[in-house]
Order: sequence, then structure tokens, then C-alpha cells
Amino acid sequence: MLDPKELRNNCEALTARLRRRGFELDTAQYSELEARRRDLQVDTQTLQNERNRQSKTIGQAKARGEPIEGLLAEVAQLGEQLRVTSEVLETVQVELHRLQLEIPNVPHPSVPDGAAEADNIELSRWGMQPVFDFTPRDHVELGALNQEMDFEAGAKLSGARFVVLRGRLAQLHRALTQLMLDLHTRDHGYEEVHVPYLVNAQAMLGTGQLPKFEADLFRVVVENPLFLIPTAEVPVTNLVRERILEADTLPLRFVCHTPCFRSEAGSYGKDTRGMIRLHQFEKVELVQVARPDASYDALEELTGHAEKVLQLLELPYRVVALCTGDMGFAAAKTYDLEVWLPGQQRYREISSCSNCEAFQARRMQARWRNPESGRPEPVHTLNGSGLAIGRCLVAVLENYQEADGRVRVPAALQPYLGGRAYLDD
RNA sequence: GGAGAGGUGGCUGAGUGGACGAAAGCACCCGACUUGAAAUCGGGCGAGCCUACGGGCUCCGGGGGUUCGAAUCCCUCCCUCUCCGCCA
Repeated sequence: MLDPKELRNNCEALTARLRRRGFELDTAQYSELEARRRDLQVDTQTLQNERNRQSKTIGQAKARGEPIEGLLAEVAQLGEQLRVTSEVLETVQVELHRLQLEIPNVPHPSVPDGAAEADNIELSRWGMQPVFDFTPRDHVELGALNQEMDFEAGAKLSGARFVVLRGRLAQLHRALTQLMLDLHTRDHGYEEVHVPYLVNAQAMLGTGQLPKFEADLFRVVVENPLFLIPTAEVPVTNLVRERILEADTLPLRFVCHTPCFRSEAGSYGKDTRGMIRLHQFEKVELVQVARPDASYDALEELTGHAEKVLQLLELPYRVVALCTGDMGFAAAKTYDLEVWLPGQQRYREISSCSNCEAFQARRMQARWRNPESGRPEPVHTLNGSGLAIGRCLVAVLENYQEADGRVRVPAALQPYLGGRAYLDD
């Protein structure tokens, strides 16, 4: 949510900034609603004030044992008037709030302009793409060699876009998770948290999945619905919902390993092969809650923490600045990390690191006490994958493969796999 | 799942229809005393919104209702605790 005061006072400037990401705010509609809200609110509050004063008078008269019939008659039609205006006010406020919740975040000035993925800017590359003297297989072929990556079993149990991993691949998956958690907790100063995988609608509203993107979620339970988390960002960021944090506790740094569930509505026909786009995958997520004046440094830091995983695994990758049109709803600025996949001969997203500034904080009323103003003000929230585990497994398989289909174990991972040099040793 | 007790400010906790956004204590901040600290004394100290910047409105778990007036009464949902049952 954008700052309603800004929206009221600087509507034109905000609209121009939103246009950069392809969002057209209906300013006429918004300002009209806003004006009606203000008038109705003033009217309602005036009536409430009147009612409160008269009620007080009645109470005092009663206490003195004086008759109150006359006073009651005076108040008689006040209640009805108040009921009518406050009802109208309520509907206007609901409508206004609905509009506010559907406006995406404003891009940071440093975000490159663009309409889609093709307009993203590559910032840097790390590592050497491996050279093979054979045609590299993709992860699906590699996984099939030992029958340890089983999409048919996934389909039998659950449907398309599910996978079963067995044996060495299941272990590799676990080892990657462990490596990431150890790195972020030991070297990067994150507190590990374990959180629910089912959350209520309010949590989803806080981080921005609701109300606009319900189609992307799996919903369970009909009355008091719960939703399967699409990312740990949701429960972890919501840890600070409706809290006022003291300045000296910031930044908060959380790392969290969870499964992620995405309905992938609208992605039919995209990445249907392999483990790139599944309904269920696992991720180690980094979340920071920062002072506003420190959040962009925190974004660089957090992105660096995610990069470190790829560096440890010696996987070639590049850093991309998402353009305005490719960023997520809640993000003010996003860096994607894209890992090189020899099987596809291209870079694929493996991490997305965003500064949401105060966008989520305002929705969830996450604040800090600013010592300079002495007042509670919204914090800035950041999140990033550190990393997506399934895609990381894909990257290890494809980058570390040999001609006979065997897969070497990256040195950093060997301690987690019994010191094996090859996956199938 | 069954029975009971509860949900009030950062924390503890009083308040069962009228001057209550809310006693008291703790914590915290400012000041006095002190060489300094502690103790003591005095004062301050919730959040959100609107504003003609004088003020005003809302919030006592969420929602709804009764009433001129609700923290207080009624309905409903959620959550917590105790006991019983079941269970990893």
C-alpha cells in the first residue's frame, strides 16, 4: 500500500511513477472517492461529537435527578442521521481501501524502465560457464539415468508439475538446504525461524498476495480459509505485523526453509519440462526488516548473501536488475540472480531479492519507533531467495555432469554428502 | 472432540451502563536532590485518523446488535489457559 497522504497530496507525481511500471491509476476516480470520504468523515465526526455531548448532558441530568424526556427528544433524530452518514462513509471507505490495496508499489528511481523480462539489465556475471566435450544433458535426462527424478510418480500422486526425488537426489536436495541454512545462520547473521505453511487471509494481505492474486494461491478450508504459502516471505515478514519495533533491534534478519506452493495459474505451457516450475518446491528465504534509511544498503547486503551460495557451489550466474515492468507487485526494486543451465544453454532465475520499502509494512502496520521523530513509522521490508532449492539442484546436476552422466559433487557440498566426490559414489 | 475460565496500554492488572482512552504498580523519558550513582520527590509517558490547527473522531481480541450513551449487556467468530478424551 502506498502512503494515503502521499496519494492525496502528490497524486500526479505518484501516478507518473506508477506509469513507469505500466500501471495506470485512475486519478479522477481516486480523487473523487477521496474527496467524498473526507466530506463524509467530517460530517460523521461532527454528528458523533454532537451525540457524545448530548449523551453526556443526559447522564449529568440523570445524576442530578432531573427529567430527561426533553433531552431524549432532542437526540431522537440525531441517531438516524448518524446511522445514514456513517453507513455511506463505510461503503466509501471500503471502496477506497480496496483501490489502495490494488495499487502496486512505486519503483525506485534507479530501476530501469521497461515492459517485460527482455528489458531487464544485466549488471554482472560471476564464474565460468563449463565447457563440455559432449552435448550436455538437461536435468530431466540426468535424473532419469538413475531413475531418481520421477515425474510420472509425481503425476500419479498429485498431477502435473509435481516430482518425486529418490535416493541420491533426495539427499542432494537435503544437503543443499543444509548448506544454505548453515551459511546464512553462521556467516551472515540470520536467525533461523520455523513457521506455519498455512496462513490466514490477513497475512496474505500483509505481504500483498491478496486481494489481487488469489488465483496464484492454493486455498484450503472453506470457512475461515487458510492458504498454502507461496513463499516463506509471507509468514516470516508477517512476524512483525502490528508491531512497533525499537530502533536498536533493527535490522531483523530471518532465514527460513519452507516448501512453497503455487498454483501457477496463467503459466500453462511455460516450463512444462522438468523441475523449473512446480506446484510445490522448497526454498531457503532471507527476510530483513530494516530502518528506512538503511534499506537499500540492506538490499545490496541481502543480494550478496544469496550470491554467496552460488559462489560456494561454484555455479556461474549473473545479476540482473529487473525493469519496472517485470517487478513483482510489492517490490520497489528487485535484483534477480540467474544461474547458468548448460542443459538449456541459458541463465534461469534462481533468486529474487527485493526491497519492498514501506509497501508491506503499511499493509501490515509494521512500524519502528524513529528516535528522531519519537513516533512510530513504517519499517522497510526486504526478502530474497537464498536460494530456490529445486532449481539449485537442477543447476548442480547440469553444471557438474560428465560425459557418462555421472555428476560430481561441488566441494562445498561434499561434507554434507559423506565426503563423496561423485553423487553416486 | 467434551467441560470450565479468560482475552483491557510495552508488561502486571483494576474497572459489570454515564466525567473511562481507561485506576494502581512496573518499565521508560524529563527535572530536582547528589561529586556521580542508587534511593527519594515532582512531572511526563498508547495507537490510528480528520482538521477551519481551536480542536474533534475512533480503538479495551474480531465482527454484529441493544441503548440517548457500551470496556461494561446480548449474539457470533477467533485466540489463550486448566481438566478430560484422542493423537505424532
